[in-house]
Amino acid sequence: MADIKQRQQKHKEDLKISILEAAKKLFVQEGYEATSIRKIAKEIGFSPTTIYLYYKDKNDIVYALHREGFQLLRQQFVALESVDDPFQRIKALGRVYIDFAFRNPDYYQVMFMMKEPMTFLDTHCAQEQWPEGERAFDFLRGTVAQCQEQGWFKGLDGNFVALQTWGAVHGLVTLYLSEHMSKIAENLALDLSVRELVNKAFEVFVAFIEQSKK
Amino acid sequence: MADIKQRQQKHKEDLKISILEAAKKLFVQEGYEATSIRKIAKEIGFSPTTIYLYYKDKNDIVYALHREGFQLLRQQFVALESVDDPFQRIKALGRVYIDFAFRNPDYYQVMFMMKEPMTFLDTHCAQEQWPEGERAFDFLRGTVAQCQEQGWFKGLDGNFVALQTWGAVHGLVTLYLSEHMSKIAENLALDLSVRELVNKAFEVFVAFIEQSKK
DNA sequence: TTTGACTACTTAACACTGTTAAGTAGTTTT
DNA sequence: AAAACTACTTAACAGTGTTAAGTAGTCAAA
Repeated sequence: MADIKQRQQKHKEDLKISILEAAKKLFVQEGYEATSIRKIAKEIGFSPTTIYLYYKDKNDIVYALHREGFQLLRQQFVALESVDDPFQRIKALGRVYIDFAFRNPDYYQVMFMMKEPMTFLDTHCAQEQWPEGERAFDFLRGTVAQCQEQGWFKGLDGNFVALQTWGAVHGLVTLYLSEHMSKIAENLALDLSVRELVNKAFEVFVAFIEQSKK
Repeated sequence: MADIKQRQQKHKEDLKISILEAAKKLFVQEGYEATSIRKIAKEIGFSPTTIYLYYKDKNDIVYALHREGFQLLRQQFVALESVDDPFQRIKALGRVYIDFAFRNPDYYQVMFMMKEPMTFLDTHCAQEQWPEGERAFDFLRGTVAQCQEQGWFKGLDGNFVALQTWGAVHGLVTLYLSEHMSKIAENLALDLSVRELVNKAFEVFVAFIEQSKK
């Protein structure tokens, strides 16, 4: 009796997951704009309205993908925990972050470029939190703090160093994702790919922070 | 004869302008997502299809607003030409840029966060150019070059310094506009407004570049 | 065993969206 | 007067997110 109910519960969970997987597939294949509730429904062989039995609305699905993206990003970050030198780690963190954005542009869009998942958080989740983002940002903040213990970022507030660091890589990445970087690439006429352009700009940032010890 | 034709031409131009003004109004009042062709048409008292006699499609209108935004930004920039010291100018440039984004979030979105006007440029304009953006970027590049003549940014490629500088402010601004900054503000619990947060982070960037002379 | 409730899902519809094809007055040219 | 052109409209297509109402099938109590 309880078994059957549990199995049903499991089936229900299964469908919730397969909705998300269909959404993810369409999302990565055809981008966010082209992914509609009706297409997701067709993908899993159910009617569009069934989606609403498992997710409150489209933003709910987007937020679920947002969380999945952060799980993926965190997987990239764990490898960095083995980097002992915090200054090496902060540089690697930037490289990994940029790499993540280039490899997963769709996830990046949902995670860092869309308002919707953030406002969904505001209206439907308790006490106005953003656990995924805070965790990632705390990792950056912690690394900055460790750098400061070793004499880097002298005379600067670690919180704002972290914020500026995030902003620096985020800025480069979003300029690329919004197609602005390619136009600048043409203008510069340096015969470099956009990826190389981002790398070079990031190297400038690294050069900046490397001077913060002396 | 030619007069009448000219007047008609003028009326036609007038309507094209008033379409854009209606679009701008709705856009600033209710945001990009909420601005539809039908609403623009209602605003000017014409049928929706009339819009298509003056603009190719919605992206055409968005690109027109994109250009208007750059005109507005350039107006902010001209005041900076009186700043003689290039290093003071580059710092002021950052402040003005951030200020522009906070005062005109909707224009900023069209100018720097949307793919559509860029791809419109690609498909409908000749020789893949982006005159507005290039002009603004060249102003930044020129200022960086002048800084280098005075010994700043030693050992760095001016093109990538400019790109990194742009990325740094753009990153902070977009984190704010996508509602991510406010979540971080809560996390930091510093009792600062998002605007102050962005300023503090920008000050860190300024501190970084100030060390590039020695 | 039959009734009633509950579950999981669907159909139909609402109010939108961008966009196009076809049609219609009114003016101008031939 | 007839043909052509201009400026605009109506109607429609194909799509969007979302909701209200309805329908089979399963289960529990009468």
